[in-house]
Parts: sequence; C-alpha cells; structure tokens
Amino acid sequence: MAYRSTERVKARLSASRGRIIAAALEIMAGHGYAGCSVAAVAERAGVATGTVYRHFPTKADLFAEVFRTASQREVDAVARAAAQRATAAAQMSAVVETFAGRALQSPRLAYALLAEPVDPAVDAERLTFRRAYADLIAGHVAAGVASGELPAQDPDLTATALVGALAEAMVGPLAAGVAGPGTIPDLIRFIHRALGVSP
Amino acid sequence: MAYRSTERVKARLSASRGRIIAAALEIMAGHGYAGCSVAAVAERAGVATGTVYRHFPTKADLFAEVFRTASQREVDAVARAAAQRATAAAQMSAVVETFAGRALQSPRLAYALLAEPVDPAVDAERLTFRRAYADLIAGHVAAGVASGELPAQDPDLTATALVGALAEAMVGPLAAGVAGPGTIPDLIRFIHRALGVSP
DNA sequence: CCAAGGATTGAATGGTGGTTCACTTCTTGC
DNA sequence: GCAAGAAGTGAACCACCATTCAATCCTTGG
Repeated sequence: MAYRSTERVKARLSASRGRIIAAALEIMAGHGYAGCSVAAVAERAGVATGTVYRHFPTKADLFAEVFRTASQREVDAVARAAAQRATAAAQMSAVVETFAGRALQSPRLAYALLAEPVDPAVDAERLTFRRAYADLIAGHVAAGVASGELPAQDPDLTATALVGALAEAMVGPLAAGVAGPGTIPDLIRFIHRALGVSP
Repeated sequence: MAYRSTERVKARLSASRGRIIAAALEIMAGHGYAGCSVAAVAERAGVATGTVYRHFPTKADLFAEVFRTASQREVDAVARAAAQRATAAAQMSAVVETFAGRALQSPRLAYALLAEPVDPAVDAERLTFRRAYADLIAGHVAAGVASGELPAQDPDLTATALVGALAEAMVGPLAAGVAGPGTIPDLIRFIHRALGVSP
C-alpha cells in the first residue's frame, strides 16, 4: 500500500465537488437549467466532464443537490426574515417581501427553481423545496391560530395554497423581468385576507 | 390539373387530424406526457408516424394544440358552472368544486396539464391555460368588487394568486390519487377569506 | 526515485426518440 | 383508363448529450 488518501487530497476533492455545484448554480442563474449540459458545467468548474462523474453518479443526482443547496439558501433567508417579526401578519409580510425580493434579484435562477421544465428526478426535489416553504408558513399560521390572532383553519392547507399563490404571482413578473410597483404590497394584502388577519 | 382536393378529402384529413389529437389525449390520460412518443400517438390513432407530420410540423406543435384543446374544455366547464351562480362567493365555490372535481376524475390527465415536466414549447401553452382561468376568475372578482360584495382589490392579482393556490393545493392530492374529504370545503373557505367575502 | 493505486482527462460510445424521405397507394378530372 | 399530383407509409436517419473508459497524470509511503 503505497498510496492512501490523505487530508490534503480529501480537501481538494471536496473543493472540486463544491466548484462543480457552484458552476452549475452560476449557469442556472445565467441560462437556466436548459443551459446546464454536463459539459458546460464541467468547463465552468475547470474540470473534465468525466470528473463530474467521480462526484455524482448521474446528472440528475448532481442537480438534485444543486436544487437542494439553492433552495435551502432561499428557505433559510425567508425563515430568518420571518423569525424577526412578532405577529403572524408581520411574519407573512416578511415572507412575501423576502421571497419576492430575492426572486426578482435573480429572476433566471428563481424561474429555474420554481417553474422551468426539468428532469423528473430533479422536479421531485422541487416538491421538497415547496414543502419546506409550506412547513415554514404552516408553523407561523398554527402559532397565529393558537394565539387567537388568526381564525381557525387548517394551517397546512392554508400554507400550501399560499405557496402556490406566491409562486404563481411571481412567475409572470419573473418572465417579464420586473414587477409592477404595487405587486408586492397588493400580494401582502391578499395574503393577509387569506389568513383572516383582522383589518 | 388532374387533381384538386375536394370536400370529401378535406373531411377525411380533418377527421384524421382529430383522431391524432384524440389519441394523444387518451395516452396522456393513461400514461401522462411521458408516454406520448410520436410513434405511440400515431399507432393509437391508426396512422403511420410520418402521417403525424403531415398535420403538425413538430411534436411540440401537436402537443401545443392538444393542451389547448384539453385546457379549453376544462375552462369552459368551469366557466359554465360559475355562470349559474349569482354572487361572487358562490361563483368561486363553483370554480373550486368544478375544477377540483374534474381533476380528481382524471388525475393523470390533470397532472399532465398542470405540472408534469414537458417540452418548453408546450409549457408555454400551459401559461395561457392558467391565464384563461385567471381571466375567468378576475371577471367574477371585478364584478363582486363593483357590486360591493367584495372589498377593493386588484382583480387580476387576486385571480392569479388564486389560480396558483388552487393548482398547488391540487398537486398533492393528484399525486396521492385522492383528496381528503375536507380538502375541497377547506379550500373554498380559504378562497372566500382571500376574496374578502364577509362571513 | 520508485511502484502502487487513486484522480483526471476528453474523445468515443450509445440510447433515445424526433424527424425525414423515397416509395407506395389513393384521388381526381378528363 | 390514365396521367398528375396529393396523401400515407415506416424504416432509416441523425442530433443531441449523458455516460463511459483506456490512457495519462498525481500523490503517497518507503
């Protein structure tokens, strides 16, 4: 045994893996999932195409992880913003502002994460992304119901429907590249009504 | 000039074209878009694959029309149901009941029309489908606002968000094959709150 | 410096399924 | 019946791109 993997090599491997994921994200942000051939990702990461397959068994596995990473980042940002508010109404305002604000900052990436046609295996990852948002929202709704701020309702159904509303309301602006100035406040009003926030 | 197309031929061509669209719809209802290779559609329609290309320049064009046809049928059914009600609240109840009821009747088809990964060109058709629902709903919302039944709001944004909520709330049940018994009434309550229907 | 084995390479491979096209069959007006 | 031209056929074609792999380069302990 003249060779045994050492820390330095492990670090280089891990860095390489990270660069591949980062490259995939960058291409998604620029040209969407459609622009993400394995060859293009590899080139941007500065490795050969074959190397990608030393880190991920298939392209779908790579992009499942890419989606997971990007989605987690979004959900975390939204969760952090909501956590700083006290009432369910304010928490949902923060959710909308953060979600929509970030989406409009990187519209191509947001479109890819939300709605672009992708491989079915990657699409499955999208479901867990939406589920994470729904769980986050459901928590705040349940707390609001418990405290009496919101009327009785199924927090899970409300949250699911709100995620759909939020996503759908953003797809148009994302395609257009901009949102009208009233869109976000109007959306917040809509969501407050849907929650039953007393005016 | 020994040949000029006649009525009888035109009718046969049109019938053939119709059979191709019908076959595509049937396969979608059974196996989703994923099962719809051109060869499979042609076989079911009783024609050769080449014949499909005498009616549609590309597969995407064929399925754009298939989606258009199926979507129009759905939108019409929902519009008809809503038109029989008098108030905006009752109209939206009818929208939800009809939309969800029909979707649960043909879950595979509904999933394909709503959410299954498809060719980008076909996906574009899906947008106009959702737009048609949004326009339908926006009309009822605008009337409700005008009559004073609903509070002031942007009917278009409300309608877009509601379409998203409706679609998102149905995707789970469609994947599962059934909806819990409370889902539809709960969804109606959610939507009434979102519209600002007074309790 | 060496041998062992892992990491990297990128051109070649292969599978899929949409699309084409040379050929056959049918329709029409004379 | 016949010539012109359209419709129909389906096997062959081909583009695309994920995936592989034989050859090469690096890293390591001795």
